[in-house]
Amino acid sequence: MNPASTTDSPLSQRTACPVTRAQTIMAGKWKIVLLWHLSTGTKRFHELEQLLPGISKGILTRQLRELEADSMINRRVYREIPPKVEYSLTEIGHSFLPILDQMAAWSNQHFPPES
Amino acid sequence: MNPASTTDSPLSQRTACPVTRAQTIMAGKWKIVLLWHLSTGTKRFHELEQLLPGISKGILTRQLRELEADSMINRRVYREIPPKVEYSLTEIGHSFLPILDQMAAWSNQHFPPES
DNA sequence: CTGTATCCGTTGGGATACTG
DNA sequence: CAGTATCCCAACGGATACAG
Repeated sequence: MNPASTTDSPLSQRTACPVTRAQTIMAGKWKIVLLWHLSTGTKRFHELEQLLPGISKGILTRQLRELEADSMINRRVYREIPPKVEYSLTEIGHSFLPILDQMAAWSNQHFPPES
Repeated sequence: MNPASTTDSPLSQRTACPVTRAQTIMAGKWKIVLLWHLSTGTKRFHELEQLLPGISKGILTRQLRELEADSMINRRVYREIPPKVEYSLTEIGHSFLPILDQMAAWSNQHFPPES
């Protein structure tokens, strides 16, 4: 319905600050855990839905679309009946995983789970 | 005015996921840039206010209080007239800076500022 | 100088019904 | 199966007036 922008790319949210650009990409309630699950391989829509208990279809779709717009994941559509859609990490998505690892290490060091 | 919780610590937002714990701490429109400015040394309230053009006092106060509750910054109050308050990074806050560096490097590599 | 109190508009997640 | 469309609500940032 948008006149000249069918794909609102969050990449347009580029700020001057590179850290903020990265933070914006992973902002969103389910994005980090989505990247985490996709790091182990390609997943279908309903697989992700089951891996994220409590998420609604609409939200899952939005988060996936935003990650796709940010070049973090691939969305491959098989035009079959019934439909089949597979999601996987892009190369950029994979390159982001070390950051998640470092964040996890930092959290566990300074804010241990079971203090 | 709160019955039993004058300090709402975002640390209570500890989720099972360590990455999400870290992400929650830096979530907030001005927190990253606040940490960045404090990385160069102690700053007073009005200094930070000037370094962050467009922020309102209320928001600046909230973001600083949340970072303090997350043990990322220290708040030192000098009981003088006029008042003087200094903010500085804690050790935990300092230990977070390498993550910001890695995020900046990743952003600049994959989403360069002037493509 | 360093806040607090209040209100307001926007954004984002959630729930549900419906569709190709 | 994999969405879309719609409405709702809570959380957050922002602006302003006031206070210690």
